[in-house]
Amino acid sequence: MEDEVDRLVAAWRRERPDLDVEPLEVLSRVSRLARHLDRARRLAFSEHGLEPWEFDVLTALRRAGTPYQLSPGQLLTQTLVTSGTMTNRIDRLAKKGLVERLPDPSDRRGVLVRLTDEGRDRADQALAGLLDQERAILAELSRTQRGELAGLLRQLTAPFDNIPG
Amino acid sequence: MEDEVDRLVAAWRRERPDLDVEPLEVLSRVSRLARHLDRARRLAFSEHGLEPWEFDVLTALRRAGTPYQLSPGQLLTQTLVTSGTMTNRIDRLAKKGLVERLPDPSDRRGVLVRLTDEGRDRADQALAGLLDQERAILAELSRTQRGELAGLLRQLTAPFDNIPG
DNA sequence: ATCGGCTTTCTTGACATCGAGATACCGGTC
DNA sequence: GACCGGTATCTCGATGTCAAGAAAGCCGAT
Repeated sequence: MEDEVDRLVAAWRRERPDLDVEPLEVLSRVSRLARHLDRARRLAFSEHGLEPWEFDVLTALRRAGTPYQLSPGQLLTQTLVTSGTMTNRIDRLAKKGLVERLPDPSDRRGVLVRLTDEGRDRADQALAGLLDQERAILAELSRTQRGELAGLLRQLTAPFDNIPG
Repeated sequence: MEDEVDRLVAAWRRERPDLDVEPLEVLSRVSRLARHLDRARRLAFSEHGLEPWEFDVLTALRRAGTPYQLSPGQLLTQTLVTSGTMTNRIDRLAKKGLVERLPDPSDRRGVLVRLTDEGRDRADQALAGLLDQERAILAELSRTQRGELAGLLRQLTAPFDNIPG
């Protein structure tokens, strides 16, 4: 089955036969797939009354385990947004009662963001919904193929995640 | 080498051992890698005085071949943005003199967006720079692995690209 | 001919993001 | 015990995106 990137690559080979556009076969697919996933997620979450960005923050806290709290800085590295954005997100989530801000007892510059009970429930519900949707998307591949794909992607993401990026 | 998604999945298995979080091994990596790529591209393009969104539109027109023109609707399907966004992008590119708007001779509702000579040059320069950067990122993988990865990703993107999404 | 449904593009208002700078605080050094 | 580079968070203005709907024109069926 052909996809939009096949057409894109064919077009470049026709227009710029002097260039090696092989990298696009991988990385353009990554970008486009991510964009499709964003849209699909937005739909899935709207059934639970959450925006994708809300999900990202709430689940980061949920994963941290009891007492479900992290510093804004830790949330930054997990969600790949800037500090200004995170401040704004925490404000809005706090206003909705899904998280609360606490002073960090060991560092007076610092803040801890804690999930409320309602925030935790919402995160759990939305996660279950998301996993169902993602399983459906991945049904295109066999279990073995999914493992291979995960491994190959890990090789590309690891440098970004481990070197200060 | 471990990446952030390995840590994320391990955390979920600890916090929610009742859930099957295997889908995240693939799709969270896709989303996170796309985010890293966005940042890297922004840097690469800034050397050519272009924003990523400008690159997306200009190269779509460049790929179309002489006379380098497409309708806004065709640009939508290639760039995965909404129509309001595309109108805005065309406005700004036209103001910078990189594209121009022409009436579609065969459909009076329609418009054709055409690349100017300067727009074409800028697109060509930025593309070369992008490919260099992407080649460096993909050096983590062998030629064979890149082919496998492209093939697996195609299986996931094809349904989105071919069914009305 | 004309009606109604469908496309295509643009308009509008709300909103989330970024980047740079400001502020407060930490920890080690002299 | 005062300094100083580094760190953590927040503030602010500019900007890009989205969703929904408006306006204009196309086309097939009656």
